[in-house]
Amino acid sequence: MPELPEVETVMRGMRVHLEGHTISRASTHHTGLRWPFPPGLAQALEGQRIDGFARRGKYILITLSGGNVVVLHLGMSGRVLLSRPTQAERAAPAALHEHLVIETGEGARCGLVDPRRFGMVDLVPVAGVEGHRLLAGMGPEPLGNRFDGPWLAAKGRGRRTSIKALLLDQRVVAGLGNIYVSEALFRARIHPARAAGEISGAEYDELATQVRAVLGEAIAAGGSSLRDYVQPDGELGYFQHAWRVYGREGAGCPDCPGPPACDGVERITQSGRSSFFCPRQQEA
DNA sequence: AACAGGACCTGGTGGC
DNA sequence: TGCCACCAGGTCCTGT
Repeated sequence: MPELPEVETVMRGMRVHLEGHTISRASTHHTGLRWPFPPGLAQALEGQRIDGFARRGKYILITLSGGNVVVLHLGMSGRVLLSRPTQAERAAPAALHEHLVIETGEGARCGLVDPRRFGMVDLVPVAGVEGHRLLAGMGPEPLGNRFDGPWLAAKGRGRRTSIKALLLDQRVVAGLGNIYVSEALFRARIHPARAAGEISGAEYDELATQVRAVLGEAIAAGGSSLRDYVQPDGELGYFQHAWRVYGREGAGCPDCPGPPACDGVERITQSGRSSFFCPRQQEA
């Protein structure tokens, strides 16, 4: 599911719903996700006040009063369900694939649903978060000051890998995934299969601009809903309606006049993953 | 070192 | 209707 805009939307929803609350009950309903849950996770959460929320790339960071931070990744299929259950609802069992549930003394409930279990949950001391093995090598935030065309150009210099693969590399820039890479490359008019080392400085400048633009628009729209992704409050994100190429193989390119000048959006597979592009706007 | 591919999981969809 | 192959928002790890 979730790339940066969806993770940001989920994190904001959790903040509104849970910030300042104290966890009264926590339970796990599986041994773990991608990796086993930290030993004693539920007990470690109980009694903690939830002091703050942040996002780093596709990770959600939840600061607890006792000095620990919950590190949460939603993988491919992770969802967060937020509610204020009645007494009767509290007695209900966890939903299918709801692997972690917390309740607060203030009456809120938060369930982590992840059918495919590609996500992860860790609990680390706040001092160790930056050095966390999964976070330490992560590149700059695409909406932050450290990310720009020259940064991308430096990362792409001499590389023969595709620009698509470069943008998916979380060490280069944090938070992009398969959808927004296709969208950003379309907007910047760069073919996804071009070698990263062959992209010009001007093109990298435009690419960085378009990465920021598409992510900003998607966050404003509450992310993209597809399959079962919804915002934590149950609302649908609606950026999927703004996709110009992703998932639109065979459809008309939004910036082309149509046949015979352009046959529309094409799909190719790059290292096992689909890329969508317009062959007329994005030359190989 | 850089790169491609497999691996980890479940569920939905479309074809036969 | 049933079965099966294929596809899916991620990313770590291994082998070349």
